[in-house]
Order: sequence, then C-alpha cells, then structure tokens
Amino acid sequence: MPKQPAPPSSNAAVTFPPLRKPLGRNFFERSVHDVAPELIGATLLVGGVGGVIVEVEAYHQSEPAAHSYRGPTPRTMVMFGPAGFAYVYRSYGMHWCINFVCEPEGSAAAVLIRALQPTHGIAMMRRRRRLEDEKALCSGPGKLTSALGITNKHNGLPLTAPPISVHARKLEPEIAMGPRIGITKAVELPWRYGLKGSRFLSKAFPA
DNA sequence: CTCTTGATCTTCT
DNA sequence: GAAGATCAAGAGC
Repeated sequence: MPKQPAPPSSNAAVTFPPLRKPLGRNFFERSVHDVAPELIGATLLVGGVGGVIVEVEAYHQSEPAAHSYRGPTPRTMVMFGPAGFAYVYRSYGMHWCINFVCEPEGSAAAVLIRALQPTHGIAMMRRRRRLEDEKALCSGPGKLTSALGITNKHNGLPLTAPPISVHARKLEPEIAMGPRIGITKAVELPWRYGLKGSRFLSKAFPA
C-alpha cells in the first residue's frame, strides 16, 4: 500500500469551505432542462462523503434514450413519482448509477449524475475504490456511486434528508454542453452538461 | 493518446 | 434472448 497522509486521529470536525443549506424539493420540481445545468457546481453528499457535481445528463420521458420512455415498470417507478428522490439502477450487471428525479408528478424525468470533484471523505472514497488517483475516484456514473457507497438501498430515498443532501453552488460556473454518452438512441440531443475545463469529468468536452 | 474486449446480470421482449 | 445511461485492462500507435 502506498503511503497516505495520516487521517485525522479523531472525529474532530475537518474544515471544508462552508456549504449552503441543503436544497429542498422545490429545486427539483422544475423542468429537467433547467435543473440539470444548475446542478453543475452543486455539492452532493451521501453519509458525509461526496463532492462537487461536474457532469450530468438530462433524461426525459418523451425521448427514447430515457428509461421512462416506455412507461412505468417496477424499475422505473420512482421516476413517475414526485421530484426530489433518487432513482438508482443497475448498469451492465455490475455498476450502480444515481439519478435525481425532477419535474412535477406525472412527468417522468431525471438527471443522471456522471462525475464529481471529490471534496468530502476522500480517504473513504479511496478505500472503497481501492484507488489513489483523486481525479479518477468519481469520474464516471458507476465510479462515483462506488466511491459514495450508493447501491439499490438508496433507490427511492429523498435527496433532501439524511443520508443524502445536495447543496447549491455559490458561484455561476462556466457550463459546457454536448451529446450524451453511452447511448444509441436520441444521440443528437445535447443534454450532457459539464463544468468547463474540469479535470474530473468522465470524458472531456470538445473544445 | 485511441481503440478493443471481457466481465456480468437485470430488465423487458 | 438480446440489449444495455459502464469500467478496467491491454494492445497498438
């Protein structure tokens, strides 16, 4: 094992830049196309571990790349419910991915969280991922759930109550935009958003 | 750097 | 039975 800086020897508070009050349900109860870009720069914490959201994708019921496209199923139930809850699904038989459910009840839309810049609980993330490289800890939708300990147990949990919280950004970041990744339908829709120039993306946006 | 492939299994057809 | 909102490792350049 490579040497790491010694972690704090107690549970004494570790200082981080102060976070804003957690976002409430009303933040998510809007068009997924408004919410998705506004999530760039926000902080996601699960059990105190997390970081700044640097990449997301919007999915909407009306479009065939969305899991909700064919109507409610046991898996996609949560998306047809109210906004402000987590939709967690199994990807390729081995990874978990987390979405934030948006829009008023009746409209099934969600934002896939694709990458974080780690800020809180980095030592824990390194243990879970068995990986040192900070910029690769959360640089993909399956990687960040592993780093944050997200599994199907989190499916349907509120994003507005422990252990999950989402904190608004403090500054207006520069947003990059482009086609979504890893899909074969509706590939032309530019519904992927990212923090311009971030080193923590799953994949760079074309200049 | 890019490209290819194997791993692995739930979901819906 | 096939596809899939992925990842990591290996080969080639």
